[in-house]
Amino acid sequence: MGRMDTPATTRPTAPSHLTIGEVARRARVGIDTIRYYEREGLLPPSPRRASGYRDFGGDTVERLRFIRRAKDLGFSLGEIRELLALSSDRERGVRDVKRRAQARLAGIEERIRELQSVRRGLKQLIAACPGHGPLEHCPILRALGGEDRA
Amino acid sequence: MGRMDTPATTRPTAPSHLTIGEVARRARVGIDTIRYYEREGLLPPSPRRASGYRDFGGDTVERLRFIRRAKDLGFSLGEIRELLALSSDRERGVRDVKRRAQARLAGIEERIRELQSVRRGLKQLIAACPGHGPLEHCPILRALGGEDRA
DNA sequence: CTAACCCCTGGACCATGGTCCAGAGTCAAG
DNA sequence: CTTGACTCTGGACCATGGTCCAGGGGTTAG
Repeated sequence: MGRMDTPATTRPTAPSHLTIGEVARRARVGIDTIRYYEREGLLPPSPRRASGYRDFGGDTVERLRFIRRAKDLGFSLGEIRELLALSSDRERGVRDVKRRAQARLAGIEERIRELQSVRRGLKQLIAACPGHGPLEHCPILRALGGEDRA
Repeated sequence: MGRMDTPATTRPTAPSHLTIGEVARRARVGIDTIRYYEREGLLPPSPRRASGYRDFGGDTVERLRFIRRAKDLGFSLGEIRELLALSSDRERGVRDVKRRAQARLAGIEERIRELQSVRRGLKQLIAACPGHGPLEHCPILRALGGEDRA
């Protein structure tokens, strides 16, 4: 049965009875990864068929895609779990969800600032490096090897 | 994050017989980390005293600082091992070091762009979220794929 | 009914980058 | 000489993010 590809043009229409393998193909992750995410609390424990097989709904595919995208962007699974937790926190409500999203935003902005600082430093070093000549004159090596000046 | 500037003027004289503990304190890394780096080939096997104690020269301290700073710039230990090899390669050293620094810079800039994209999306969601009312109307939750069926 | 799949669990294993520990030897001060 | 701080080794352990395997059972087409 060569259903390797989801049509992609048509609406996924979330069929509500998928096996773990079908979910894995649709979300483009490994089967073991799905079970791992379940263990780690990134996916809720799925309902089971009489056989013990996991019985997923199409929303799981969405959730896995979200996880994959977030992971590609450098979020840790812990961070992703937190992002996902925003969507199941009926107790504390929208207000808390918004507050936590803002906290996450602040974290992202902090990380951006750090990386920008690194980028500035690296850019300067590269600009100052002639790309040839004696090692002693390479500003990159000198910066890395220099004394601490805290 | 490490400083980028090079003093280059002072060479506060590396004492040439340091124990691993003295090196660790000077380089601000753990003793175990030094032994780990030696095992991993980031430090050459140190000479030993008659007792078996490692006997470091002050250059090791500089090398460790180099490693720490490169790590701060996002180089992996594997990449750092290569950088260290280049830094003692008179033929290709400077040119390759510059190239690798440029590659690292490109990686950092890529990550910055990704995070900025995330930030934009998250900002929009936060702006659109009223901060109260039913969860179903929260744009943040809707964007994340919403419901949890447990 | 029998293949050929699929799925289940628990646990081992991988890389990365360390950190810690036990048991034994070394070194310097008092 | 004793004490306490230091060092040695090999190996266990940690977190992260999976991946694979054995030994079972489920399911489906021919």
